[in-house]
Amino acid sequence: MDHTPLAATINLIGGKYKSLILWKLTNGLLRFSELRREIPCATPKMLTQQLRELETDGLINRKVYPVVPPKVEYSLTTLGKSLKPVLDTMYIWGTDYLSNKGIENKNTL
Amino acid sequence: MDHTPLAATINLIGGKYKSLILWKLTNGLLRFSELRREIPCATPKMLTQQLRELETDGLINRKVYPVVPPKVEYSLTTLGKSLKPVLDTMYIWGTDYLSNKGIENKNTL
DNA sequence: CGGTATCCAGGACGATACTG
DNA sequence: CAGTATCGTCCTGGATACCG
Repeated sequence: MDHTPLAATINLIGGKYKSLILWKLTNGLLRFSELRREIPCATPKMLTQQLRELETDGLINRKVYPVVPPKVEYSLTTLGKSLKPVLDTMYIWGTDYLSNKGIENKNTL
Repeated sequence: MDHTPLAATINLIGGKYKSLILWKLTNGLLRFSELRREIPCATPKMLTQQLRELETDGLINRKVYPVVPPKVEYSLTTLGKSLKPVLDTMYIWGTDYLSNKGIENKNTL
């Protein structure tokens, strides 16, 4: 079984904050400052970098409003939206994983 | 929507070769040299490192046979097997993504 | 066969300061 | 507000050689 498709997917969403950004944007568009608040652990530099890569890969749109103060909105492209099943599956697995870890801890008490 | 479960999943399978290793092991156990052949771009060092991390995280088993020449078999744990839906979804999305990229290229000809 | 040990280059990443 | 610029550090990861 060729693993190229798997590698391709990981290359697109495997970045440090990429899946988180995509996840936040599934609820609709967000401004830069809103993303910062949603993902506080990412510095502005990192956030910008990851956003640019997602944009280059065609997963998100970046819309700049030429106003003062500046306003930039990020949203999912059609391709980005198509990732929802992937993110959902990961989210569900992660939820199960974390809750089972909790049970294990309980058993050791 | 809290993104912790998503981050947890990415932390476990987001490593450079981790999803590929897990994917290869879904078909059954493999020896170290077989994994090397399946994933040639990974150096022995990297492969060892990723395998160790997967083992530490409880996703794979490492069974050592005390024979000469040495023999080590890697296989999925129950937890590792439970990742199959995640890997499958990523694989399917990656397949679609790559085939659509091909169509785009055709349109530009 | 299944790794380790060592070295090293380059990139990831954070902290801080600054700007249109 | 939405970044960019600069600096410096840590870590990733490749190359190579070696080992039980």
